[in-house]
Amino acid sequence: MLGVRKWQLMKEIFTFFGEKIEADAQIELAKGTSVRNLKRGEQLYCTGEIPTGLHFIRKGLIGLVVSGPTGNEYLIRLAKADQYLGHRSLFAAEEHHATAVALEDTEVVSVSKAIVLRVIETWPKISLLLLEAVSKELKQAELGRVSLADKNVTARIAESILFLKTRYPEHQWTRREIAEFCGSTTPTVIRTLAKLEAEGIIRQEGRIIEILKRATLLQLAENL
Amino acid sequence: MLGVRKWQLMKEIFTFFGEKIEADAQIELAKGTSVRNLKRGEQLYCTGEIPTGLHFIRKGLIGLVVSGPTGNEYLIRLAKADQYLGHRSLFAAEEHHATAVALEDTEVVSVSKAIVLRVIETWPKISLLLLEAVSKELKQAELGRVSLADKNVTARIAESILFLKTRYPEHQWTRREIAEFCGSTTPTVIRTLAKLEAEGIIRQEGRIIEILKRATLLQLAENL
DNA sequence: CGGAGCCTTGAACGGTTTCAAAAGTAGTGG
DNA sequence: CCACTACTTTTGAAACCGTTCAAGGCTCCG
Repeated sequence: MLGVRKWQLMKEIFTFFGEKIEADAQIELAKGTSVRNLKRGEQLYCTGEIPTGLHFIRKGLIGLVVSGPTGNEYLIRLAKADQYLGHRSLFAAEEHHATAVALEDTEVVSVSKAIVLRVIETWPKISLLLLEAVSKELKQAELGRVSLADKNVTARIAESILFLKTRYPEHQWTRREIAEFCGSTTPTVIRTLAKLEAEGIIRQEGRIIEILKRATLLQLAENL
Repeated sequence: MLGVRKWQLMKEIFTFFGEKIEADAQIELAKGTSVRNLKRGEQLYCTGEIPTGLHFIRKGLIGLVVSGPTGNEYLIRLAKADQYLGHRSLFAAEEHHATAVALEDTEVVSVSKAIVLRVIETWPKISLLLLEAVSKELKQAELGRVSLADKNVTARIAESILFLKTRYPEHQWTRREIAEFCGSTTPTVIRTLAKLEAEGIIRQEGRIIEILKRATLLQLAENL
């Protein structure tokens, strides 16, 4: 349902841009918008930078990465095609608290802050949709914290592969990415996946992970 | 700075209510608002309930509690006087994902959803302030997750008592509350506090905790 | 074909939790 | 005002889960 609303938001904003672009006649893109192509590993923005606007993902997948004091890195949020990024820092009027890295080759449309604000002024209802989106992200983050504190690694990894493969099925999730997503380490993820495979819950074919018993995995994820 | 903005928001909303109440003449409170007094331990709302509106804290302290699958409880967010609660679920149009418990005797003004929406309609700018507030809460939750994953207990406890005693200095924080806030256990918090006291960084007088070397504590919190 | 990045495995270590039991503290009602 | 009850604090010892470090093999891509 979040997806539907976001789609509406996207549509409205891009309708607006469509009008703007037509008015500007020959200009390829409206002033204040730009398109970037990122290869896997390239970053869209960096921790500490001041947000310049909003970023819409057209194609691909971007992860928000934070590196903790010990140097370990953590995937705290994801954005795929038709989702946006950079809104938190923009609306909080703060520096970016994470680095946005492309997990696949990705195409991004960036919209300047000025235009975003103008769009919101034109359709005030949009801010309620944004509020809804951020509120849902807040829930996910807060419950994620509880998972991290209360569940053992197996449960967290089960939870993670269910979430990641359901919500971002096209992406080839690496063990490292799974580890960074669930707050663990690569060796532990590998061992756990091996255990799950031995129990017939998943199947591994090289880097590919296939879920065989979704229900059992879900139970593992919810329980201890 | 969040505080200032929130204050503005509160002021605007209550100004609105003030007008409303006067118009209603003899009615003690406008339709759709109510006042409740909660004793320590009483709950304002419960996980799974459908949000009825927004709650403003007039006096006291409320904690959002989630209990994980193992039965342990976690303090995921706090709201003191002049702050509000219930906004996340309200704007996400979801059930409450946590239970709101009074940590002290607390006085709460609750405003119905209908009135909140009318207020926002009247002053669309308010939704930008709300967006800012939720965005900052999102940052806190996401970075909190990284802390939990990357820092050892000592660092997290140092971080917690700095945060809690700075932001909510009037409250008598129990070891249990500190444990639930930083994702640890009561015995561990006690041992860690004892260690910090032995190192002369804090002083304990019964249940009272006094920070002696703020800088050292900060260093402990930031480092490993 | 070469190199970077990812996967895999082993063994050892260490930090936290867990459980339990006792002492302290606060708040309640007779 | 005291006694009772419930909650919080405190401490010990044992167990365990997951990390860490290191080294070798694999895979994909240029």
